[in-house]
Amino acid sequence: MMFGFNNISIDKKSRFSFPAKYRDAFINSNENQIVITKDPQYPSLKVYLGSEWDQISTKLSSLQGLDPIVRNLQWTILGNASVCDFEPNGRMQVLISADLRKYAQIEEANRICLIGMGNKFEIWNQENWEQRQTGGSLATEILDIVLPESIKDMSF
Amino acid sequence: MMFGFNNISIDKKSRFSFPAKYRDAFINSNENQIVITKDPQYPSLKVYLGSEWDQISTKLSSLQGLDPIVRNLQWTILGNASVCDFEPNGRMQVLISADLRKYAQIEEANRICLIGMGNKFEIWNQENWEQRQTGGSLATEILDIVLPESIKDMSF
DNA sequence: ATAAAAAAGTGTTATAAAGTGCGTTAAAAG
DNA sequence: CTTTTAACGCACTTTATAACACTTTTTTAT
Repeated sequence: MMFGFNNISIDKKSRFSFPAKYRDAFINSNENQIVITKDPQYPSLKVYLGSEWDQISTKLSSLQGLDPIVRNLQWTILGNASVCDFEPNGRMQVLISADLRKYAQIEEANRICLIGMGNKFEIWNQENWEQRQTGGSLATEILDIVLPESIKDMSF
Repeated sequence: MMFGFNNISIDKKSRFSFPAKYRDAFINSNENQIVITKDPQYPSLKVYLGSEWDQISTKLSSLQGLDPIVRNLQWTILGNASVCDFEPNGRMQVLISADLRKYAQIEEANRICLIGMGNKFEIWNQENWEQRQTGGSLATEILDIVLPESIKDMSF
């Protein structure tokens, strides 16, 4: 399990490295792939371990796509996923694609916030993160809507 | 169970040591990890034993993150957790990260208050602690909100 | 369509900063 | 007075990041 806040750099080619403190967790969970995709609620990104992603994506893609909320989630989460292979023993370095950078508003930035949430990470533009944490509101509060039963028991 | 008030020092590298009186308790509970994270209500820190943390974090991360209140708690508690391994037989020394120090307003301080609350500890800036105890009010009263059912039965 | 140029992506190295370990001194407790 | 505990200081190790060189892909111009 991987927790905690990290303010880390992105290099000129839009790569970041996972902090070394997570290395053991990656090695133990035997992962050699991670998946980055859009967060459906806020201008930020979600980072899943390969195995976690397999579960979530399998579940999500099996849901009834005629429900507009479900379909939106499918578009957002599945349709923007970027699969990167990385070596837990190496530099644990990952590239963030241009689309995802744009979505999370980290195009120009040379620093991002990488937040360990246990089984996944979030990536935020620093200003957005700080505003969120100090209670200020960002533009997008997409999902203050009634969730369909099918996804009530899922956590992304 | 670990109780009581301690005023202890932080060294230049931001480390503190647990008072020796807690050594037996740590040894008996067989812990080799502790977790420090933000308190969601006040500018202070919570310190959990590894086993305690496993329970709390597992429960909290399983909750529906599309609920904004839940997600806020997940951010605060999971997203700021710093996992430290320590040896109950050794110096029982732990590093407090820069972010957490800032949050608890103990950046400059070379002393902190470590308060044993049974199964967890709290860490406070001394002035804040004294004000709290003498009934004065601090700036941040974050959580006077209606809690979702899912977290009503949790205690952090 | 092809070649040249630009952009994007990959990998390596060097260096400053952050973190760790441990011995010594100072203070407190028995 | 002896023993234990807390605090300090220093040396060593690890980590993060910027700089650089090189490869691949995409774009542009002829």
